[in-house]
Amino acid sequence: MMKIDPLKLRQVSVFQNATDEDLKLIAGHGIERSIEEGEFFFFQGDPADYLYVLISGRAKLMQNNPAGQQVNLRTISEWQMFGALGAVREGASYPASAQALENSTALAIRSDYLHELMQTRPYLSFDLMKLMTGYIQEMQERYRELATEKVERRIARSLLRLAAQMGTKSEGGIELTFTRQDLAEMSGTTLYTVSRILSDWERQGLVEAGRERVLIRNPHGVVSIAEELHE
Amino acid sequence: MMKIDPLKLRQVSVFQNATDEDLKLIAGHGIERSIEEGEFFFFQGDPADYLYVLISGRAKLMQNNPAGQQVNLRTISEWQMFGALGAVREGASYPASAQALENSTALAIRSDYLHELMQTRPYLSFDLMKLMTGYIQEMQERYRELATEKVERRIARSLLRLAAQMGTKSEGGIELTFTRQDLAEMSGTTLYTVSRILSDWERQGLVEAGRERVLIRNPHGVVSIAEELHE
DNA sequence: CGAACAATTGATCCTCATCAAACCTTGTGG
DNA sequence: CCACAAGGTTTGATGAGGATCAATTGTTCG
Repeated sequence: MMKIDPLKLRQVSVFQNATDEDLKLIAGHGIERSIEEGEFFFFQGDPADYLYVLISGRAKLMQNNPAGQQVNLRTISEWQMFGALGAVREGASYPASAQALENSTALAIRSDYLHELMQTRPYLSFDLMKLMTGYIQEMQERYRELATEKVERRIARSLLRLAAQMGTKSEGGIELTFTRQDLAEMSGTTLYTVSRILSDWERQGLVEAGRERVLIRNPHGVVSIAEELHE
Repeated sequence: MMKIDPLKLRQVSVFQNATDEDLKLIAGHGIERSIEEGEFFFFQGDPADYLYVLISGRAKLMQNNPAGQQVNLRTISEWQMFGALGAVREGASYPASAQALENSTALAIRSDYLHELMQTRPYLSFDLMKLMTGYIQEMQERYRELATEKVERRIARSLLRLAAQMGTKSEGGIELTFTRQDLAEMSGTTLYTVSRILSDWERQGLVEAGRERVLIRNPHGVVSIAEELHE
């Protein structure tokens, strides 16, 4: 196990204002955990004793209902923090599960340790709060979308959110990697509907679809589906 | 305009750990705003210069999409804080609108003033964070519900949430006050569907419905609709 | 009493979920 | 290197769950 460079933690939005010493402290107290594709960092309902910073790989946060159906809350890419709720509410349990989408490594930090740090470092609470307000806003928006918009538009939005978060620009467009099922869980629909709509878009030349892969050929066109009042 | 008793602010969850002096400071810097039923404290998109504490009345936080359809994010009752986002992100605008459901009074506090207070009073950031994690969890749950559960169950949940938040116990059950439209916006459906389902429940003796009013006769029965795997 | 607003109920339609079957792609092991 | 297995994807057929529209019936209040 190779220790990560503490200063790299500055890329984590919550740590952007931390001193070098703090970063070293945090890195020093962290434990690296590597897991394979498909495995879980934690499950919904587990006691939230650790929070994580993804160092390499990709993961998703998801929630499932009693019947087992699931929804994707967000996708986690490198240097993003997840599972931070425990640092604020002691004794809480994770409200969602975190599953690796590829072989991944994360730095696990004890929730109570960060909790303790926050007592004397106001900037930490503050930056964590900024992150949280962002999540609240995003969830509120997605909630509204789900309640009021039709599927096609929701899929377009999910696609754009993904593109902004983890798309890689190649010639020809923006490249994304995920299954129809993933996209369905992000948009609150089924993989069948996603497949049909992507096929549609492909016929219109908006995207190019493949196995676990979508190339957005015409981002502007997708945006217009996502935003337009559209008749 | 009568000034409120500063010590009453202790009922606000974010202020629960504040000193008496702090409460006086906060109350002293606040402005009381009274508005009538149907009016707005603020609109989605306005600059978030103030945060509010509802002193009397009832209000709702709602968001609307470009086409004008709206969803209810939450209902606000006395001594709850709302519009607090601006204290964290400077220059932000409200992501939702706040409308009074009855004639209401709120204490308006400048966002940057609370922002300043938080710099030197860690407990404030901390308690605000607790509030936020609560919202995040609630929104995540509601999002999942909307994505995976059927209408009837969602309506049952909304009803129970309302009951917990603002129901008044009377003999015969729990009394609630709102329109079908309100409940529809809370559950992500239409007033027609809410009406039909309430009628159903009334036939089964679960509730008693009236104009802008529902009496939950058999809370347990409603819970079983909300929770049960139900065939 | 009448106007305004809330609620009910029926009829109809449309969007999507669901089910089923076949197809494609990728990786594995003989 | 081919064959096969496993998992992802596509597409069609069908149907259910609600949205929408329209008309009527309460209810409240000035």
